Amino acid sequence: MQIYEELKARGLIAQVTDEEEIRELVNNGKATFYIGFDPTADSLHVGHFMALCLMKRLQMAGNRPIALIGGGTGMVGDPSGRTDMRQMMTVETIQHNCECFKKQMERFIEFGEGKAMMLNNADWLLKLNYVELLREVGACFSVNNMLRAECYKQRMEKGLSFLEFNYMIMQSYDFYHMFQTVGCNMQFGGDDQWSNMLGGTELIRRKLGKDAYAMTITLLLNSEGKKMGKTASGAVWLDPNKTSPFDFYQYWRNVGDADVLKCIRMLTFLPLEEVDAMDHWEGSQLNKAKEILAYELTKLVHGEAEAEKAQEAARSLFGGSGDSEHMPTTVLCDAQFTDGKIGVLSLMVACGLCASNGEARRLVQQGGVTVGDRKAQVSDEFDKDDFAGEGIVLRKGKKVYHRATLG
RNA sequence: GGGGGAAUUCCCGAGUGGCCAAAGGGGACAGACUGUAAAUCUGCUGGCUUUGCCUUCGAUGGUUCGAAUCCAUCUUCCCCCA
Repeated sequence: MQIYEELKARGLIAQVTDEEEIRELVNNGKATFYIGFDPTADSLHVGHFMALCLMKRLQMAGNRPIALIGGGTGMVGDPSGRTDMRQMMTVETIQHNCECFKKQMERFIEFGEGKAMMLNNADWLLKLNYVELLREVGACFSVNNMLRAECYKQRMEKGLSFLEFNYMIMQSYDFYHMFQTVGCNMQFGGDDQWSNMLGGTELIRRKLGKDAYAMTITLLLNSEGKKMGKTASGAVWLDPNKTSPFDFYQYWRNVGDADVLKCIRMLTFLPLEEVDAMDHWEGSQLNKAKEILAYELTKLVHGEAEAEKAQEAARSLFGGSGDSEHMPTTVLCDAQFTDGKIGVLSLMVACGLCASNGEARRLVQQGGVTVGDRKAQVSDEFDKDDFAGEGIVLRKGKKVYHRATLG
């Protein structure tokens, strides 16, 4: 099976400008393609991960990837699909985020001579002169068309600033620029980028009379139509300091039944035959599939050793044996004790399991806290001696385990 | 540039002088049921030393015994006209 067919079979392809041409280029390793990453945070997340995987797949098929870091576009902020304006980032933050992105990407993609390229659009966008730019490309954009673009729809109701409105032009300019300087003939991106990407191909056609292509990746949505890779507290990050390998593993271990196979197909590198074999699994058998998904992804992102550790920790925790080895741990200090004792409520707060005493109290009253192997009472107190050795194992709800020891 | 309107807790949104830590919904969290899933039902959702006290209704001042609510100024946003 050739690469284009594989991508299609995995459900990764959402929209393409010209299927025949793209298939031809990609299958024969003739594409030089780019994917842009705006430095909106100091770590990549799952959405970026999909893009990086796509890059890797295409690279393995002989194509040449360009990872474009949006040091310039990040100064503007993409309004696509957003209900309100992004907070403007300082130049320093952007710089810092770019550095972080760079480091993380290097773990997935091989850069260097004859391999993948990494560029930063700050290198050309920041130098642009306003009037010159307007005269160079401004005439090629129809405001009427831009306003009709799907990605601005929500903003037409709530307001769209001129700053953001220019984002499409910046992104189009990137493609136009790299088409000329490094022979980039194709752009990939999330499906929400479609209008921005078309802006680029259109610009190239108008200015240079040449064809360039664009293809979007299906957004990873769960069965409820929400973007995956998000939790209540934010995105699922690739940086182990922001989302621990264990939490990362758990996120995938807990996806809904309806979404497991789709995720395996789209996100892992498991051979399609193997995935197809799982297709008819149902009921609790899907638990096995979830474990595979979680393991494979953790391995890709954090390495095999971490994946093993996370899986082991999860199995022993949920298997009931209560192995405390891999649990997140808080080391308490003397100051946290009063007269050599500490109450459960304070303990919960000290471990970061609750934001306040009140929250802890509520949780305990509702029977949501287990200490060791018994339900906690509000009045429970612990002596320093209780923390000797392995420490005390706290459980919040069914899934959150934490160990407290003495420093 | 002119005119009109809006800002409430994590989000949406009620509240138009005291009965307001503030309805309702969503989300989150917890309990029951389960398969570490989904659905469902229940509880819960500012803080504290919890029959009480403190902080919060865009910001700062003011009126009042008392302000989310009235007044002034400011900030941000939306709509209409140009």
